[in-house]
Amino acid sequence: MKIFEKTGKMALGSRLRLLTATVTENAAQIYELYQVEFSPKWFPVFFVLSEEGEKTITEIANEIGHSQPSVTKIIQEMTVSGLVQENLKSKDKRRTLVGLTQKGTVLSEKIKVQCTDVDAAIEGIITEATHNLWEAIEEWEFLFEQKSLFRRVQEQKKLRESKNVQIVEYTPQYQSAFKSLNEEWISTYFEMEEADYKALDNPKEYILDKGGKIFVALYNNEPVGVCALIKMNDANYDFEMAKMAVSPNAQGKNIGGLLGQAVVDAAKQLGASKLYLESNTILKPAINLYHKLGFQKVAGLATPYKRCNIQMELNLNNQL
Amino acid sequence: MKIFEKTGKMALGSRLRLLTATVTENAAQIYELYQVEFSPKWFPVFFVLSEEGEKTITEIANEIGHSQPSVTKIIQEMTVSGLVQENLKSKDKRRTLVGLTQKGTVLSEKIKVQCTDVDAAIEGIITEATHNLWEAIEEWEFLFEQKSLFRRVQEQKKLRESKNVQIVEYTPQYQSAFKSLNEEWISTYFEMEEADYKALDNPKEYILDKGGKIFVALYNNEPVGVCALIKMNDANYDFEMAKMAVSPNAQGKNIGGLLGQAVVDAAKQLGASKLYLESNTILKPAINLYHKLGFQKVAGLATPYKRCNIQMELNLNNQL
DNA sequence: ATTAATTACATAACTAGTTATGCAAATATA
DNA sequence: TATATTTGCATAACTAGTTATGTAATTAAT
Repeated sequence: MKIFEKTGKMALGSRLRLLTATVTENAAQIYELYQVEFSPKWFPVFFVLSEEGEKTITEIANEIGHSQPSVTKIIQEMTVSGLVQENLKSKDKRRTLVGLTQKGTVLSEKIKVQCTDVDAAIEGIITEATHNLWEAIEEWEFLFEQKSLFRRVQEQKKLRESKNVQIVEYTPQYQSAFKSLNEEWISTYFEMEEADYKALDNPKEYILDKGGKIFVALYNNEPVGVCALIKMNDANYDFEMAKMAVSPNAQGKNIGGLLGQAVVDAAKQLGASKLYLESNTILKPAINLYHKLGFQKVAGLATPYKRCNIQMELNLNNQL
Repeated sequence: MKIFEKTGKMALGSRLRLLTATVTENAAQIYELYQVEFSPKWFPVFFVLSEEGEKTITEIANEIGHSQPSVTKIIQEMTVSGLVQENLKSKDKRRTLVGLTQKGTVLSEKIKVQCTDVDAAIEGIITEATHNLWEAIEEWEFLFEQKSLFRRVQEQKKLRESKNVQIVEYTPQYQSAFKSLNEEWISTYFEMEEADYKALDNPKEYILDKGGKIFVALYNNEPVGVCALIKMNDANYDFEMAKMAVSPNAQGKNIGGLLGQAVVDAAKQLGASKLYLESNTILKPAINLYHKLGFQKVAGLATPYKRCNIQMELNLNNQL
């Protein structure tokens, strides 16, 4: 199919489907060639029964990776053609043990011969070809199991989108965004407190003039995230990371990560040796992000915020 | 799937189907991720229209390798969601030119972005993997086109079965087989002649005693084919290859080829330099076989057989 | 100029799977 | 011990394709 050269990998599914169709079509012809009255779709079920004897329907389904109703149907068809039979000797009356009949056992010998021919034919193709489809399928099955195609694409999306995100320093034009982005999440999960209003209404006075910094994340030049580095009056900590907020519309672009990194970098540049932050454990993605940045849990510091139930610190000297 | 290690290549179709299912499932999730109201199965059709503008349904079907009714259905669905529209400006009123709507064109831009992410994700897998599934599919598509899986298996079957065939020299126990096998095909296509009865009823007198040979092909120790090497009284030819017959039940096992080769080998061993044969052009497989053995058409020799309309010779000196 | 064959599409019926759901049997829980 | 939950299977309804077939429009043949 010439078209797949143009579509790119997006059409992997379609391409696989077409290949599957030709293989299945050929399989049907092959059974005919051996004068075996056998539907190709029976093969996995038949194989399991001939190799491992009696099994229940659910066991077979799990083993061959089909759904249970699919196996039920196949067993019904095979029963009609006299290849399998139900063996009701199980104590558990829900389960139906099925096994090959005499006729089925005889057929399995015939099919074994057919298998060797098919194997030889495909081995021939493998020798002829530079790429081993069989091995490739096995490997890709494994890779998809480890990390699904969906997650891989999701990561690519994040990566690409994070490249469109710009982190800039605060200027007064972002004052309303700084407040509204924070107000949004705070009032969703908790309620605005005195200390919030102080900082959000007067960022210059309460943050910048005291030697702190504020970073703004721009996506398509719109402010979609903010985060502040606030000077502390504490013997242990130089700065606090606070007021991080990312618009729900812009989630999944690693904006929090970029903002956090910007704050940490700024703290280092200002010569800080320890960073501090306060949060709440119900904000799992945030806690997760702080961990990624290297923050570790600490306890027992005084805080003006009701919503704070976890405190964390980042030792910048360790990090180099 | 562990089972595929046991089934061998016979389950290639099943295995492909499972992989296709997981990829398609992931594809559906990916469209959701990009908040695109789009069914994965639309992709090939949509792609063709966005790349190449207006097309008829049949054109699209051919290009993407689907059946025409499949494309009809997809176009109907896409029309409902407002992505494509029929453009009735064609003179030929049977044809329906379809093209993207404004909405479709806008969407195609979104999907292009998605394509780059999917491409990047799959390129990532390709780098990670030792076997390149994408290339493997392309290569196997090509190899199957050149020679179908069915034909490859058929050849393997022939090869295996020809190993079960034994070529032995004639002994009197095979006299009835020698006659009946020949009588079968001669009376099917022509009618038995005087010369036939002479040779078939008295093989010892008319063939063996004059310095000729007869070979019998045994399949599971049953005689299923015969062929004779008959001494000639001719200045040009030492021997004639004649009375080749293979049972219809044993066709497709290359028995004719093995018998022919045995006769040629025997002729060489007897010091013959030229072999002769007579046949009829309606027996195409036979003529084909003679060609494979190296026989070439000659003309103008006298023959006692009515059914002879082609004569061939094999120069054994040329052959080494 | 008719008639026959072909083409383009739609529709119906089938295939090989899937999910959703119902029911009886078995197991766990109060 | 009675009740709730889980399990194993069957059945129904759906999905994404297929082949077979019908109909109108066009083209080819007589």
